[in-house]
Amino acid sequence: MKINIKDVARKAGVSTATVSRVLGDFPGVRDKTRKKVLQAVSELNYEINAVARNLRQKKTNSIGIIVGNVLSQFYSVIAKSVEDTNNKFGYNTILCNGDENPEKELNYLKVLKSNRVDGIILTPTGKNSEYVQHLINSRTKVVLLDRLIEGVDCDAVLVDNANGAYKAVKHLIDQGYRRIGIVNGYLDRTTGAERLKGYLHAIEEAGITKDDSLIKIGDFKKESGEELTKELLKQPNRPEAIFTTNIDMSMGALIAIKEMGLTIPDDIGIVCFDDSDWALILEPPITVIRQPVYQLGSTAAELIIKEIEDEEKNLDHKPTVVTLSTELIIRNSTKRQILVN
Amino acid sequence: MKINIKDVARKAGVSTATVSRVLGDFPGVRDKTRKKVLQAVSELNYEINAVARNLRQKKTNSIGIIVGNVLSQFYSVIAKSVEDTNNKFGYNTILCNGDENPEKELNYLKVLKSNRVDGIILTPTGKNSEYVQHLINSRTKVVLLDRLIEGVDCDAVLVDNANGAYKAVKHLIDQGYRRIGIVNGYLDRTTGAERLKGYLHAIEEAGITKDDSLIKIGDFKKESGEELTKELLKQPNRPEAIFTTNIDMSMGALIAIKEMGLTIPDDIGIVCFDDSDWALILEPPITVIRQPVYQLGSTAAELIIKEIEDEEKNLDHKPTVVTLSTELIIRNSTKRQILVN
DNA sequence: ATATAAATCGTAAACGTTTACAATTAGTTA
DNA sequence: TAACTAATTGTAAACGTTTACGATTTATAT
Repeated sequence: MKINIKDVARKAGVSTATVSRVLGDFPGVRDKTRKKVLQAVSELNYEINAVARNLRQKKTNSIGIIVGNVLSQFYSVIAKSVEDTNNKFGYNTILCNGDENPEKELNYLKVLKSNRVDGIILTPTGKNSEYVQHLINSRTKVVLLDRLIEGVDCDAVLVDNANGAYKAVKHLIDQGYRRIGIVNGYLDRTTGAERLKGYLHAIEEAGITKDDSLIKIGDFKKESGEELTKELLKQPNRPEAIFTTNIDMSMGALIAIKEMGLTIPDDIGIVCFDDSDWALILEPPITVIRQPVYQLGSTAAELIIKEIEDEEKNLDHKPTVVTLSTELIIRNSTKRQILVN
Repeated sequence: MKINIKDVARKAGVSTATVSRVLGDFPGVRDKTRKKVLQAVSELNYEINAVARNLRQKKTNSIGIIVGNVLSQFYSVIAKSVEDTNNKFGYNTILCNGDENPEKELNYLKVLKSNRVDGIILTPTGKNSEYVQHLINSRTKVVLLDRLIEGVDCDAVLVDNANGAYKAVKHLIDQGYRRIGIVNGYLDRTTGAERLKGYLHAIEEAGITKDDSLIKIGDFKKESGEELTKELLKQPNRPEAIFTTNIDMSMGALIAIKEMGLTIPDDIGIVCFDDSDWALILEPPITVIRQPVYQLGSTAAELIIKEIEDEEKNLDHKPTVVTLSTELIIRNSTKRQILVN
């Protein structure tokens, strides 16, 4: 029924080895025989079985990526850029949705390992450090994306989170806002921790005393952004401005502000981590810290492909950490009309 | 170096067949030996090689999905729901970004086939009907998502595009708008064609004469939405309202409207195909046709898994087409203040 | 034409599982 | 205990490639 390399070999009057050589573009086969083989391939409509090839070659030409939440715009850009880059270098992409859930993440790590992907790009929850270490020990290529894992030494692509957050909050302060709230995500992700650090740095530097009631910690998702913003804004001495630390929480915050009937930037100023199209068409447009999201993904992909190909060439590869910088984009959501002295 | 089933068998003092039986949860192995095997597995940190298993079993437990544009919110929800559903039934997901590009699509179809995925979910460009037919003939399971391919008879999950578009435009007419523009995507995708059909149906029914200068055709992407909307709104006798036919073009249109300094809904009414979070927080909020996007993906995944498992049970499967319905959600972007008589 | 080197090709083992079938062991009955 | 059945286990082939190695053919030099 299904035709394989033997059928092709028979039809072309050569051995399977020769067919394989033609298919794999190996040298050392005469032009005439190459033509015969290709002829047979096309006549039989032969399509190579990549599974068998993968088994024999101990290489799958595919790269797995586990993202935090595929619904988030941030991660869909990541997915796109990783996929673009992999594609460019001839690798397939297996996308997994870790859902910010350590168990799902662990499961996917095992599945990817079992499927012998050539490398794994991971935005870690941080809870599976043992297994990630095990992966690295067993020579699976790993690149961490967006976050680090404590105690695990491997390639990573990050963003200067602390500095980005600092710039955001500093900007608010420069605009005259004093009581500034933060709507943040998990502190056990380095992103959450670093962004909080940047926030604290900025307010301390300005001589503003830290107020714990202005610091809200959620899970980086929209619903939690909405809820925490409401908590923040319903308290008696509510903040004059807020800093939201990722795109999904930002959306939640904006929903909350709208529902409560507050106006930006006079009732409440806002600056968001992550830029987006809608930040631009809102009235007023939203001031943001823009991350180089696409570049984050493409760099991760390039890094892992480098790791893979270094290994093939028996070069040794020392873990490199790339940190990309962020950009403050000032729009009107932080442009207070009535300045406080 | 790398341990395999033989190592486990040796350690446990049984044959590889027995180990395989334990790993695959097959019946007919005594509890005592099962324990011995599991013990060896855990002591050796053995992880099965799925590639070898896939080769032998002629089954990969993975499903490929090729989407039109992974950057679009629409497709990222699709990706999420397909992945959720596959996961629930024990299948892996291989996500490919066809990019609305027939060549990339064809390439991915071949890669997926070569990798012997158990099934393929495809949002087709429509240009590769021959190869899709070839896939079906060679017993690859295929489910079309969002769009059909002419002349190809297979499972599909769709939305009532014509009716949705009709409802959108009818609503505009009911609100008193008469000159209504449409910013549409490819007409050779059934989505584009059907949405145009719904538009035409509504205006004809209302006795409005069709005006070709109000009908703009692009590529379903943001940039083209922006450009076409500008064309539409810059012409002398510009439309009073527009209907944009997918989420990305809608975003483009809103950018254009904002840039031109027009106000919604008085200068220009707008209704968009696809709902989103930002449609709700804009001022005014945007009237939309909501598609059951998550359900679209999950239904497709269920369908393909059914196909796969029907085949395993030697049941024969006749192609089914599921059509889901849309919902008109009225907000203020179509609420004209000054009614026309 | 012969000897030698280089290019091309074929044979068969290997990749790590699963599974048909045979062999063994355990359990049951007379 | 013997004979038979059922349950459990083992042996070896198979899945479809690639690749080390050896065999053959071709090209080159003498």
